Amino acid sequence: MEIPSPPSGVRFIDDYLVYLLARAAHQVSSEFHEQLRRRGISVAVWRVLSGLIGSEGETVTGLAEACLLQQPTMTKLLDRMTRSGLVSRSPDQRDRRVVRVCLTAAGRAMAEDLALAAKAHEAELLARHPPAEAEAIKNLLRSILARHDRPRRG
Amino acid sequence: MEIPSPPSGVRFIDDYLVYLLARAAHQVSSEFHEQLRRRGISVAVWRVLSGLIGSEGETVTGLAEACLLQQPTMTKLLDRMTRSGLVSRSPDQRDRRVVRVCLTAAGRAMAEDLALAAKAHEAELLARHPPAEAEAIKNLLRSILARHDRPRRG
DNA sequence: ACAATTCAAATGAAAATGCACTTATAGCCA
DNA sequence: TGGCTATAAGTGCATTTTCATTTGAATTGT
Repeated sequence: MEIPSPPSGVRFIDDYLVYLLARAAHQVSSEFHEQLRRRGISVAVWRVLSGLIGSEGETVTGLAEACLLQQPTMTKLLDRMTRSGLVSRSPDQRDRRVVRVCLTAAGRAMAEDLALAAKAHEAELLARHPPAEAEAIKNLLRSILARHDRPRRG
Repeated sequence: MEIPSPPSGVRFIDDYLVYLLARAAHQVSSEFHEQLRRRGISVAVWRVLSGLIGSEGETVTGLAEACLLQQPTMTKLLDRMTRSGLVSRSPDQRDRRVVRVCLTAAGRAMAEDLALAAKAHEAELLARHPPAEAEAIKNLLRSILARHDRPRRG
């Protein structure tokens, strides 16, 4: 049976910027996240892997920030990823409070493999837009990020 | 002590559309989510409340989709929100598989109160951009949403 | 009318997350 | 130097989410 939508015109959320952004992010990533799910890799693990590509060693807090997770969540995620051999932790030379997180060889292999798939997916996404718009999208997002980059730990 | 960033130029993630969108969504919503946290309201609860504004009754699956949650997550969230008196469930007249979810009076009061705060926050956000860009943002997001609206349950 | 299929919602056990707090180290400055 | 504050990471428990499955109802095809 057809389930009718409510009679009202526009829902609150359909004209609400924060929601439009969240929805766009969710929708745009859903196809790639589906690929991850098929491979048995969680979004959080993929974010850590991708955040470590090309890095000599990130801090736990820095990774948490980059991956949009809280620090204790990251600590526990890194515990699991260490157990499964994707990353390694080592003490920072200069500051003994700091832990440096790196990809292992296996982690790098997985990260680079997934990054290829991610870039291929991105190309597909952008191909669905007229070239001028595709160009504009990333620039606009970078503008948003720059303008709303709020002071650390508000 | 200053923690130096890695020597490399641009991180993979900083030129990856899906990440830019996720980060923008996260960053833009963080201030409002902070307001929610102060009031002891979770993001998920706010999403359900805002999704029900002006509605005669949404389905559980429809709400889950609108709130970017999975259906079992929504069922349990609605259990809690029902217990705390924010929403009510009632059987659909035409299709007995379907449950219609509505705001209670208390839920509507909270939803409308928060929606005011959300719109005020949105106005602040948009004020940080030049008017032409502010105008462009929502349109671009709607364009993205329209182009990547994928077939239900792929 | 009836089996087979599809669909909506709920359930249960396992895993992940959030929050407040602890521990250890570093920076500051009198 | 000694003590105060700030910062990085880890911990424990309660809460929430996920995944796979179940239940009940509607639709489809014969």
